[in-house]
Amino acid sequence: MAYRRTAAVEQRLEDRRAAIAAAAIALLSDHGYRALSIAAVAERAGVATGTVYRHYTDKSELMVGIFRDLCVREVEAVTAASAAGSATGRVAAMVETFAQRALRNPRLAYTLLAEPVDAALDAERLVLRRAFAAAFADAIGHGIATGEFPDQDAGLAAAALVGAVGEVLTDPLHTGTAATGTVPDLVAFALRALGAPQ
Amino acid sequence: MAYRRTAAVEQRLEDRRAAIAAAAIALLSDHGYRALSIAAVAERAGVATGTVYRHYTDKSELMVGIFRDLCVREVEAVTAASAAGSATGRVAAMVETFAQRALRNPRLAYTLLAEPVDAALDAERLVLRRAFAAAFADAIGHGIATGEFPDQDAGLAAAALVGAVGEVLTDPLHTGTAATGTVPDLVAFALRALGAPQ
DNA sequence: GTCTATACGTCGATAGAC
DNA sequence: GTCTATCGACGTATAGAC
Repeated sequence: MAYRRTAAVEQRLEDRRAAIAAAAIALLSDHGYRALSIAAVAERAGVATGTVYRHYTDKSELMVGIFRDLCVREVEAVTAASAAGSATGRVAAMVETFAQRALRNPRLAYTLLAEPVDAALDAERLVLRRAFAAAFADAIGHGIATGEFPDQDAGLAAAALVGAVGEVLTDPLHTGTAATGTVPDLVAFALRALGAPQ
Repeated sequence: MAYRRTAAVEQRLEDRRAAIAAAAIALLSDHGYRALSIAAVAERAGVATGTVYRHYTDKSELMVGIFRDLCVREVEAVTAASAAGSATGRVAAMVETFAQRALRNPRLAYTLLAEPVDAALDAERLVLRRAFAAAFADAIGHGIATGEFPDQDAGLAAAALVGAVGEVLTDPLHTGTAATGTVPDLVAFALRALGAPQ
């Protein structure tokens, strides 16, 4: 009989992969991308270096894999924040949610958002930004439909907000500390830009 | 007597370097980063491939060198656009200038602005963004001082505008065509965000 | 410009699952 | 018995120090 993986083995494989990803995330959270060596990941995950390559073809794919895993959560959190309420409230909640979650783990967020890594991650970031923009476009379109926001190109405004939020957070995430006014100011900027009533 | 480069030789070297850079820019303008092979650059510049490496240590440095050269011009153009007039007019002129210049050569602008290339270029982009943000912060600070804009964190607003403009242009630059309303809409977004009077 | 240290990715051997 | 995931030392490239 040909070899086939049992459920137990499948589970172990998954666990190992998760352990490797978790180790990598911990390293990124502590010291950013420069700390992400395969040797360090392997040691922290309790496996040999060669094992890492059984789960990820190379370091770049490991980084992209982590990015995808983590960003799915972020998109979900932001989408959840935009579920109900006035359009103004939704957009405010989205910006606030994104910013506060990022600032809670600044080093990791900086690596995901802006740290120079490689072209593969850059490409993935472009995809992520479109996902966030789609979520914003929904909320903005809602606001236009209800007359809360003046008529405008929702797609353009959404992209602009994604860019604005990312760029404003880049520096605070990099240094590790944001001024107390950063998040409310950012929200105010976004709402003014959309023409929301005061 | 030790060897020393004469002025004539020095000039020839500079010319060669300029020719190589020009060839690289032409390739990027035509087909983006994927067309930037050292062999293609050398052929177009009329030099041997080895000669390219006498002026740039590797492809990454060539790309960064081009980026710096071109971006100096862009920062100058945007700064010049902000030289005089009302703060509203200055900011509008800056956004318009940047966007229109980019859209005039979309493929090249996309490569400079957002195309996945490598970490070295990413790092350079971060520097460039700060330069643009500084220019915007000047104009915004001016507007706050004259009472044209409501009181706000000029640095935050400047970063937000840089992010917004870059993100909004990314897609049109990538596809090669912008809707006719893109630039005016972007300007309107920026002025609303700053709280400029209608 | 050289030299050393660091780190990526590979490979043959091994242990264990089927 | 066959096949596979794991190990960990090694070759090689590269980057930073002197």
